Amino acid sequence: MEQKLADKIKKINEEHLKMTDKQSRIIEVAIEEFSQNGFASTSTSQIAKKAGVAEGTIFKHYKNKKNLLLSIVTPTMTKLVAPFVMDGFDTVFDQEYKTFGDFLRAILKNRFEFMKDNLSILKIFMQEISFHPELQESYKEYIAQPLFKRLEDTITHFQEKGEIKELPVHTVIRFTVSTVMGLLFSRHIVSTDASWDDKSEIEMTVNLIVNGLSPES
Amino acid sequence: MEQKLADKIKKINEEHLKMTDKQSRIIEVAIEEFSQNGFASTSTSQIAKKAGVAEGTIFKHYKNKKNLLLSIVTPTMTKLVAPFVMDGFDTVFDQEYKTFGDFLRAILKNRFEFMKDNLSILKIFMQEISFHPELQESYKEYIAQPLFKRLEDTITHFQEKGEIKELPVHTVIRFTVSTVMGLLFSRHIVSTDASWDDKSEIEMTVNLIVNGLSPES
Amino acid sequence: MEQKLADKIKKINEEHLKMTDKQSRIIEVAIEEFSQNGFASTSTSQIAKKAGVAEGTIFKHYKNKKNLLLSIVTPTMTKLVAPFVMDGFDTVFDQEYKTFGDFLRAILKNRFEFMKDNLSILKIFMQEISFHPELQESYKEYIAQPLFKRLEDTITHFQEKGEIKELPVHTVIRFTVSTVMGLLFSRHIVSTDASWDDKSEIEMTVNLIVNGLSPES
Amino acid sequence: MEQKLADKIKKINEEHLKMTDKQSRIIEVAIEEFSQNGFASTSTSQIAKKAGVAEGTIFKHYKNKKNLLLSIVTPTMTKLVAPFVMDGFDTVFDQEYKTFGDFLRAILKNRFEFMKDNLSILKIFMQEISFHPELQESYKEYIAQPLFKRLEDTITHFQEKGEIKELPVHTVIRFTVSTVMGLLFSRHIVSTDASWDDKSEIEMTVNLIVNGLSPES
DNA sequence: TATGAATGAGAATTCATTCAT
DNA sequence: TATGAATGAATTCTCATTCAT
Repeated sequence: MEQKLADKIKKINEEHLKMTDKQSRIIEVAIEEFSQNGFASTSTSQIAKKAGVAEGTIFKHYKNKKNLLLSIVTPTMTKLVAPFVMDGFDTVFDQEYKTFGDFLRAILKNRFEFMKDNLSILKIFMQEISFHPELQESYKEYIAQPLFKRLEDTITHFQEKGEIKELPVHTVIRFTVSTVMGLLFSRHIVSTDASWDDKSEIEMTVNLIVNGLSPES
Repeated sequence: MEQKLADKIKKINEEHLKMTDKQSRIIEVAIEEFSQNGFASTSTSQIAKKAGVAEGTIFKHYKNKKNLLLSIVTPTMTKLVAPFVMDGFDTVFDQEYKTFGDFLRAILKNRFEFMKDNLSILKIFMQEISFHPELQESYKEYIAQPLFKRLEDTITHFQEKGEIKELPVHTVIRFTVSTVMGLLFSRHIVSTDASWDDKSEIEMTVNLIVNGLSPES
Repeated sequence: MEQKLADKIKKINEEHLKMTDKQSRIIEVAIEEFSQNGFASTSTSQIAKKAGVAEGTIFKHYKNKKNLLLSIVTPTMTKLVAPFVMDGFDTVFDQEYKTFGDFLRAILKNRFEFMKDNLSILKIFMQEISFHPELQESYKEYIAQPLFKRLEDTITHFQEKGEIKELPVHTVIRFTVSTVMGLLFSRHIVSTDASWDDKSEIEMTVNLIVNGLSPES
Repeated sequence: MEQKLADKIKKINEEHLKMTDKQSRIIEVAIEEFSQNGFASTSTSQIAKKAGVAEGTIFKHYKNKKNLLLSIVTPTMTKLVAPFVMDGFDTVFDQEYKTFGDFLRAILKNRFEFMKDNLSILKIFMQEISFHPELQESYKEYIAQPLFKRLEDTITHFQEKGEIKELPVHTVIRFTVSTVMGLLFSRHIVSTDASWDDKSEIEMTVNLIVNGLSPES
């Protein structure tokens, strides 16, 4: 698994380098339009016009409209979960953490920036996943399963250490993930608000999760 | 506000009664298709065919495709938050609750069924809200604001009683709402799974929230 | 001919009396809309809505949309030329006139008001005549031919008296009719202008025609 | 003004040269159909079929049906009045004329052919002008105003020379224009008639106008 | 690699007309 | 006499995609 993913990411980066000017403008515009109007409501001609290329050019690079969508979404989603899954590539999550809170803090510190930088793509992904079996497939294989596996291991580990209540693992995961997603979501909505402070919001969120899961209650 | 909402709901019900046979078939099919394929990817001819009516009939009743969408989504969303906002109409949330947990339990008992019954419409709403300013407007006015107000009051109340940690109210709300939404969302995905038990999942979720928010930590 | 026309007009008036309230509202609105947007661009539902009747009602009274058009246009056009054609009904143009100028003045005095009162219908007629064979038929039979005949007689008469130049009759008619139509047309366009004076404009126009046709030049 | 118009006409000609084969077929057929059935009663599918192109092709070149109409009508109307307005482009009307009759004769000689060649477009223009504000605008700016200005100057000139009666200028213009339009209109209707003789009809018409306007009466 | 003319299927919407009440 | 729900054909227009240059 890890090797496969490493190859995938290598390929992604290589393809990104090969991109012509026009190609990257297409991608850039497509991200903007898809996230703003939705995939189905964005026309290829709209993209072509805004990107300053001919209609045909899009189809020279991406044989389909759907193919364009996948070319935008899958690389980013793959990169998003890479650190969770890959040994040796990024060692952040490889080490043992003393507490579950430390683990969460490490994840958030590492992935929060990435998610913020790719919010448009994340939005497209969440909007479209339920309509495209191809997305669902790669979601399951490359994101849900590895992530679930990693979290399951960690949670069980801390349950054995007595730091986390003895609830069904999926309940713990659900609680953790939805709280984190809630944080990201809020952050996205109020992003212009100057009063928002990433660090303290992350800290509070981690505490809420850890408290919620702590056995003594 | 309460009177306005009461009128709104009365009108919704009246209009529902006036519906022709064909009209309700249109609505029924539209809900199914919109939630399955998305609004933009569902054609009116598709709806007409499945509902067994002429395409023109749809437009006799709903002057737009968008109008059809709104006619589906807004009434249900209005009904969803009605108990939070209306005094005297439904007294469930009027009374004082001893603990924040009791309050959450009351809400979930009362609204969880409703949400389960209207999951398709809820899905349509969440998919489409970011693309339709009209939806955003009525969401803000009829859902977000009243709900926020109600939660804010309750949370401040329990913070004063020392039952909830002294965090910013919006952080508490975000944590609570996203945890509850996570519950609903999971429930939706694994709905076919026989092992799922609403009652105990609700109970666990309430405990996670209450623990997370409890001051002693 | 005269008897047929008299019967026609009698019938028109009778039918007008039999009209229900709704029916006359339909006619009224149809005239307004047809002249404003054109026949083809006016929908029956538009008329129904503006007239405050059900869509079906229009078709109870006029089996077709085209039938509605004809019901509006033909009676008025028939009435317009009636005085030219009918002996004994309206004697205005029966008498001998001393000069061609007197003849024109008599016509204009008599018919100018009528045309002003029915400008909308006149406009509809002129817009639609080239697209509807039925209109062309009745135009030829009831308007063009009798009018041409009457003018031909009169012009020949005054040519024999030496008052009108010896030009081809159709040239004289064309010149006369187009000048008169030009007057009506201008009057229609500047109708709001306070400076317009029907009497003097008519007088000037008659003089221009008479001068133009006078032999000494 | 003159420069602006010169640019306009240059642009018109350039755009005409750039036209695809299919594009000119579309225009050709559209002219025919619009003038025959009216703009509103001509469907784009009808045009497409007759022109042997796909319906979409029409909309690639003219984004609207109305845009197609304007693309047909405005260039021709602009060309029609060009000689009146442009100094140095066509000097026909630049010189001083000895008599008003000479002036009219020059105009008719020069423009009658053009009008005959573009009768269909002229008809479309006259049919549609009252329904399309865009047409009215460009009519006022590019046709009515310049033409009126030119005629006003000329007429005042000949009034000062004592050749034209002292009537209000607009009355003189109206009389002149409607008589000329009457000529064109008749010519259009009886165009198949072998007995029609352009030269002599024009001569008679000029005389009628000059006589009508001559002061001695 | 890039263009843009051309396509034809299909989208939303309109329309005149019918018919049961 | 009047209604208005219902129709289905037609209308304008859009779209993803192809292909010759």
